[in-house]
Amino acid sequence: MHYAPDIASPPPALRRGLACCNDACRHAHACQATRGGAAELLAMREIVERAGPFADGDRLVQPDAPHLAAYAVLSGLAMTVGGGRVLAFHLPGELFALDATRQGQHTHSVVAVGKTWFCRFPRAATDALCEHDDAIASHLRGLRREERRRPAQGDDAPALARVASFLADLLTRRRQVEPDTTFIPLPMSRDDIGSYLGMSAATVTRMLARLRADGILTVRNDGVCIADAAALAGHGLTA
Amino acid sequence: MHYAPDIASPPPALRRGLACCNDACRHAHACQATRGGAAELLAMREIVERAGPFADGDRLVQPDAPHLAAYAVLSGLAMTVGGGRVLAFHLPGELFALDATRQGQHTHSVVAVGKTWFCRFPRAATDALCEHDDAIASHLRGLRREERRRPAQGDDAPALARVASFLADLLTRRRQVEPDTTFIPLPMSRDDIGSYLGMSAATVTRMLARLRADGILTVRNDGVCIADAAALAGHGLTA
DNA sequence: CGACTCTTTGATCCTGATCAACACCGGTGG
DNA sequence: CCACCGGTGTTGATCAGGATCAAAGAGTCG
Repeated sequence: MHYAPDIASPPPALRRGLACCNDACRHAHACQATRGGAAELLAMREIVERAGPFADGDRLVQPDAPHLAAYAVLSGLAMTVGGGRVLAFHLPGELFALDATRQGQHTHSVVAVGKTWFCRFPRAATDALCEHDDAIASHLRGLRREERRRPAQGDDAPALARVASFLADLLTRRRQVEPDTTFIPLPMSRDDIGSYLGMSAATVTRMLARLRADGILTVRNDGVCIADAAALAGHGLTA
Repeated sequence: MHYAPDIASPPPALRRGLACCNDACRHAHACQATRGGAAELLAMREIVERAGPFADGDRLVQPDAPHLAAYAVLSGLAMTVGGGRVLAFHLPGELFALDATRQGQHTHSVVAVGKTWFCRFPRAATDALCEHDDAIASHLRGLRREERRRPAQGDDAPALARVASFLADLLTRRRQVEPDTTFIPLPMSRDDIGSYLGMSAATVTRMLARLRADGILTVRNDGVCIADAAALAGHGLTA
């Protein structure tokens, strides 16, 4: 729980545009910025700036600061923090910080978890693209709606179900990028997971232990290996 | 928890329009249909039909049925039920069933609690009024927004706070009609209150007992008398 | 008056929070 | 290379809030 101790010295953008955002990128096929296959979206590649590396706890954006860009995770992990709670985790290939207040300010903090690189989409360039191209505009509108809707989480479900469906969600999202993976990296602390799920860190550990005892996963010190994804989904049922 | 056993034989509208909806009505000054003092709203009075009496458990509207009217409580109490939960209580003077699906169907059930009379605002007449008069249209739009927003309740607050703020809410709403009252009728069962607040009936009783022990209210078999409204509000704080 | 339902109250159980002890790691400095 | 250290993860013990079950009052309606 030591996030955002100070604003990190903002690392410079090292490379820009097609020089860094092209089919050679690990997530090119699945990146939320260009996903969907529509050729029009490829224009997004030309406005990208690569930003990083950020170290653990560095704050990428802070609330009330002017909204100058949206971001995608290139590698590592980021989380959105607000009101003393973790509101979302962002995996490689996922866009975030799309939303802004009516006054054009960020609504939450976003902090890096471990060493992390980002792809930066400057606001001005993005807006220009949206005016030119309806496909891009509606694509981003959809993602923004999705981001805003997230916080609606299962609230009074038992702890085991919340952890299970959290992992199932992470697995699904990771498989957008790496289809057959069974490993879910968890570089964030148990406290952060607990904050996100509304339970104590000790309970997170206990629920993982229970899933392990049920043969559903194995716990490593950098994440979990899902042995039985179907059973995992089964535990997440609210029934 | 015996609501909606069967569809009640729909009681006929006994009187219509100004013959039943005028300044002689107990809630005329506070009825949500005409509240705000704007003279334009008084046109609502001419389209009213009085409906009742309904008996305990009678279903006034049911989900997926065509949305033919909105209602206000004239006397008694109504509750909106959906998904096996009580979603809202409706006090005398309050409008409900304003919302409909895109296909023009009701979204939830509404059942009477005890002997209850309603004021019925037929959909066709209401729509006609709205086209004629922007004041009425925006007034109803506002109420509809309010109705839709309701379900956002304190969810993980302790039981005592939930009961306290529930009573504080009821008191505030009752005072719209009867400004200095300290009595809150509770004709619904403890089960229904518990369902609404997300706790067991036994816990509702226990929390009422605790508030009584603290001298905040006295419990009667038909409701509670608030002795210290300020302290009641204090218990509702999420702090 | 009697059957029934609802409320109240007590006893027990279960879930998850909290606290504390301990193991495990990744460093740092000798 | 090894001892030391602080942070994190795990695990056990205890605790509190509320659910559940059961039994005993209190109305209510026939």
